[in-house]
Order: sequence, then structure tokens, then C-alpha cells
Amino acid sequence: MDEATTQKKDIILNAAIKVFAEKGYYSSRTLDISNEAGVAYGSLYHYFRSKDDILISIFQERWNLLIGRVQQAREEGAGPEQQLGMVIDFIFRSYRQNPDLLKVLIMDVPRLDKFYNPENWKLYNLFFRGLMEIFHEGQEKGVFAADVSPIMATYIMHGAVDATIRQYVYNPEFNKEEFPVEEARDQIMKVLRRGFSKKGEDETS
Amino acid sequence: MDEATTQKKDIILNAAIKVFAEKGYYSSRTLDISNEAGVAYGSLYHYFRSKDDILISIFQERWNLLIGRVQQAREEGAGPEQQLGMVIDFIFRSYRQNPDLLKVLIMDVPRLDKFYNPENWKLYNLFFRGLMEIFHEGQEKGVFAADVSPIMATYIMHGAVDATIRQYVYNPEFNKEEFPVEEARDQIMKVLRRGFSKKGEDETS
DNA sequence: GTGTCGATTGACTGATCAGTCACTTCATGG
DNA sequence: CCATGAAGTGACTGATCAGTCAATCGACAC
Repeated sequence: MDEATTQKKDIILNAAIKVFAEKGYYSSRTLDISNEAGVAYGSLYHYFRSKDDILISIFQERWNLLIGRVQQAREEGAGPEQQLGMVIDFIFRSYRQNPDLLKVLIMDVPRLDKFYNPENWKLYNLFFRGLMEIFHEGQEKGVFAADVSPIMATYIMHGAVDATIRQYVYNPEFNKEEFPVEEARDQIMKVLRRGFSKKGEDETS
Repeated sequence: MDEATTQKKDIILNAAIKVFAEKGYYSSRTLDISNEAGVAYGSLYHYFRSKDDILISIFQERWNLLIGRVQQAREEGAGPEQQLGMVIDFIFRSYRQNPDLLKVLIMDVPRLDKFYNPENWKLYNLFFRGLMEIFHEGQEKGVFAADVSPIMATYIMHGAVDATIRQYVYNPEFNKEEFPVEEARDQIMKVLRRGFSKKGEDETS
């Protein structure tokens, strides 16, 4: 795939992110995407097999970025707590930079039947695998409590971040101005640090 | 609305939950729903205005149940921690009893454009309001840390539960047999109790 | 100047489905 | 036993759209 092709695909993908975020996947017309991208309707099908393929491509491309960041955090973060903080921070910065993308990844991708194939599951779970490694290392180093399974810790962390961003994206009653993303991020980190901490371990049955 | 009408509506709603859970809202045909319910196609439109109306009715009816349970927990739970536990326990028990319903509430309802009207937001946020009261009381009684806002605590709790149930519903790589719901529930409670606990408050900057 | 081939175009088509509606059946009460 | 209207029926329709395809463009080679 040459440079020009990659660029054109990217233009279409970014247009699709915008359109999907605005109207939701099923209400979006492929014609809307081609208009937004400034290409002919038929060109979409030159670069992608189908509408589904466009959505799945968005996921695959951007999810790989996320996995890369987890890897980077593993390598550069001083300790498990810092590594966790880096991942959470990256997700919130991604939201600030491109709320539309997060909306699509959180709301549209998981609703597509075709998304659930072995290839995508593998990719999806790679992110969780990276997080689990962080928790596992934290337990071995005696930083994180040993009585919480890394897999549950992973889901709890992911859920906390996911649900919060959902509020930013959808809840009109949630005051974004009075509650900036940075504040939300810090509070989540605070709760998770305490929740996973070794120090609290003996205090609950 | 007389008894017979209520019953018939309920039959249709339950059939719809099954169909939506199986194929997803957009891939479900209204004909599938009438077949599943054992009523004529046209009858659906006697009891409901539209396909959207069916999905929203599912949400409204069942969400009111959830809100009632939060209220009940507020009245019967000994302390904030117990009350929180009762709510979490109710959600996990709902999943065990009717996984299809949870799947629809988590995945299909939030993806419907028509869902996002003021009436539904109000109902949706009533649940969060109830949870916030629990956290607020916990802070006043000195059980929960004062430096985590009740609203964030609410989202974190909701997200943790939501993300975990999502794994049960969707992730084929997640081993449900080796990790029963009760275990997941207990670990979430453990992490949240520690995370929100007053005792950990001074240990993080 | 001419040939080749991938990129680009958008009008068209075939299939799909939510919702309608004219009709039938049933229950109730006078 | 009839009248009335609510409940129930399912064939049909009108609108919608994803995806196709035959035609055109344009860049590069020889």
C-alpha cells in the first residue's frame, strides 16, 4: 500500500469518525461519509470493502495506538502506579484531542455484530493483557493488593474510565466546564490507587 | 390501562428483550418480535407506537425497578457501605436472572438516538442521584473519603459494574465458569470499599 | 502520440423492512 | 340475539440505502 493510498484511507476514516460520532453508526449514510471526506461515493468502495469495514478499520487502527501506549508505559513508567497513571492519562488526553473518536470507539464499535470476530477479540484483549501485566507486576512488587485478581482490576479500571468519558460525551446534565477532564482523571487515579493498594488489603474481610 | 393490556404488553416486551439480546436492536426485525411473542405482527402496533417505543419502554420499566432498589437500599441498608453493596448485588443478581435484559440495557438502549430525550435523562439520572446520596452520607459520617466527589464515585462504581457485566455478556475469552459472578461482585466491592474509604485518604497526594 | 492501468465518478438497482390499513374475530351488555 | 367497539390480523407499500458498474480521467511509459 503506497503513501497516497494510506493518506486517502486516512481522510475517509477521519470523515467517518466525524459522521459516526454525529449520527451514530446505523443512522449514518455512506453518502454522508463520502461528502464529508470530499470524495466520490464510489471511491469509498475502492478503499474499503463495506461500511462495516470502515468502522472496523477505525477500531483496528486506533486500538493499535492504544496498545502501543500501554507498551510504552510499561517501558517508561517508573512503577506500576505510574504506569497505570500514564495509560489513564493517555485515554483522557485522547478524549480531549478527539472526542468524536472516543465516542465511536465506546459506543459504535462494540455494537457492531461483525466486530466480534476472533481477530478483533485478540486485538481487543491485547490492551487488557498489557494492563494485567501492570497489575501483576504491582502485586509481585508488593504495591498492589494480592487479593484482587489482575483481570478484575483491569475491568474495574477500564470501566471507571469508560463510564466517565461516556458522561462527557452524552450526559447534558453533567457540567463539563465545572468538572474538567483533568479533575476527573485525577479522582479516578486517586480511587484506583487506594482501591488496589496493598495497604488497604487487611482492612476488609 | 387494564390488567389484560398490561400483561400483553409485558409478553411483547419480554419477547423483544430476547430478540434484541440475540441480534442487537438494529438487526432485529419487528416480525421476529411478534413471532417470539406469539402475537400477530400488527398487534405490536396496537400496543406500541413503534419499534423505538418498544426499546424505550423496556428501559423505562426496568430502570424504575433499579431505582426502586436503590431507594430500598437507602432505607434498609445499615450504613453507606452496606447500601452500596446491596445495589451492586442487585445488579449482579439481575444479570444472573436475566442476562438478556442486562445486555439490552447496556448495549442497545444507550445506542438509540431517541433514547436521549429529557424525560429519559431524568429517569436515567435518578439512579445516579440515589447513588450520590449514599456517597454523600458516607462522607458526612466519615466513612468515605471527602476528597472524592460523589458524582465521580458514582460513575466509577457504575463503570466498574457495567464493564464487568459486559465481559460476561460478550467476551468469549473470559472464563465465566472459573470466575463466577459472585466472585466478581465481591472483588468489585472490595476495591470500591478501599478506594472510597476514609482511611486511605491521607496516603495519596 | 498512443497504450495501459489504476483511480475516480455518480446514477442506478435490488433488497430490505417499518409501519399502515382494511378486514375479521371476540367480548360485553342491553 | 344483535350492536358496538376493542383486539387481533397479515398482506401490502413506500421509502430508504448499501453496494455495483460502466464510463471517464489522468499519470506515466515507450
